[in-house]
Amino acid sequence: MEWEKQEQEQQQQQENGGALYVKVMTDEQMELLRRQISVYATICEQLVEMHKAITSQQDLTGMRLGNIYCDPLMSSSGHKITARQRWTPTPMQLQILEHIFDQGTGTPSKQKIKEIASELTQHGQISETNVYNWFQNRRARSKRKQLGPAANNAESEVETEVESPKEKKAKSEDIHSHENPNTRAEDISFQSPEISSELQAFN
Amino acid sequence: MEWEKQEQEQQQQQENGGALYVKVMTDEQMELLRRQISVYATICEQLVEMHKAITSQQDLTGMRLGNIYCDPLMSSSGHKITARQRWTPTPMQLQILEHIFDQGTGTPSKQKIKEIASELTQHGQISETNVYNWFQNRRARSKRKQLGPAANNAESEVETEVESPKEKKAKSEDIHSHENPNTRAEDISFQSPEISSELQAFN
DNA sequence: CTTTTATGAATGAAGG
DNA sequence: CCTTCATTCATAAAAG
Repeated sequence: MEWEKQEQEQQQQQENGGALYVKVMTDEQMELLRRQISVYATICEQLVEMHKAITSQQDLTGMRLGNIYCDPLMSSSGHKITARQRWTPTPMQLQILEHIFDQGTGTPSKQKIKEIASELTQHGQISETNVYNWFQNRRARSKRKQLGPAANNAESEVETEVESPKEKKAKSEDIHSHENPNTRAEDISFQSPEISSELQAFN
Repeated sequence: MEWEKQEQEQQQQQENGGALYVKVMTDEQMELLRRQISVYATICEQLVEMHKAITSQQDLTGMRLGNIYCDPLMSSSGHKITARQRWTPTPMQLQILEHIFDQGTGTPSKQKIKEIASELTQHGQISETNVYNWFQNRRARSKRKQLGPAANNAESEVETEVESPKEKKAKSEDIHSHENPNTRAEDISFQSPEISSELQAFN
């Protein structure tokens, strides 16, 4: 993750009564974000430690810790059992898929799919077809994205140029031109192999 | 965890008018960030669940671990840090689009789109994708509108989504779904005081 | 300001 | 593989 590699792609949007609709972060927001993530990281680490501590004191034989769906609340009214008819990858599955996709192995062979699918089952409901479709779509879309990056929106209404210091974002109209053709998003992954492996162990 | 340690030295020097010290992120980076956070949330969730599972089988000897629970609000993707941008057609554009749509030419072919887009550019910011999406949505919705009023009863449990927005549910053995209660908060913070307090105990 | 609605965009799945 | 459709998500705009 290198924020330093800025892309001046952002179009400057006007401020709307105080709400800024750009991907511009102030130091404060940045700090907040960093702290938030830091909190997550800390929690994860501590939970892992905790887990270690606990398991080292007892024997886990027989314990079955499968996928637990965390949806504590929100299930108040019983009715409306509208089951979803469409698969939605869990963040975990997404990450793994994304990772595999980035391996450049552009050929999701039949056999490979089977493997991937079975592995992902540990992180939630999934079928081979889902995996297959995912790769198909993923490729098709990443491809189209390259060809038709296009200048996206920014719509103006009757706006009274509210001057805000943040409003000055330079829209370098120069030669920076297009986006890096191959912005192969570096996959997101745990920076801590420890946690990563811990999680594996759980499942 | 390395990521969050990242120094924020990348102060963005803005050329226009004055130097602005903000962080600018591309959509790509933004999305990455969201996913990263989402992954953390998932990990926390699972770890917490694990902890529950473990402690429920043993008597909390020594370790005093209360019932930590993961706030569902944190468990989904799409954490909003900065609003996402969105194109909004100008009245003029809308009128033209609407007109074209009415021509009955329900086929907004690739080439056609290009033409339309370039023409509409004269009336405001717009991209081919915008045009494409507009037609897609327009058709889909005009279609749904017809079927909506007609089929009024029986088991078509579809469109009655007037229930509490947070109310969602999925059958246990069904497709795993990930709901996403909307968080209006601009800052992401741990919504569960329980976790933070628990963490205190560890330190 | 908060809630609701309308609609632009994202994406899983189906067809060719 | 590519295109198209259906459904869902998120947010700008509108309503309260």
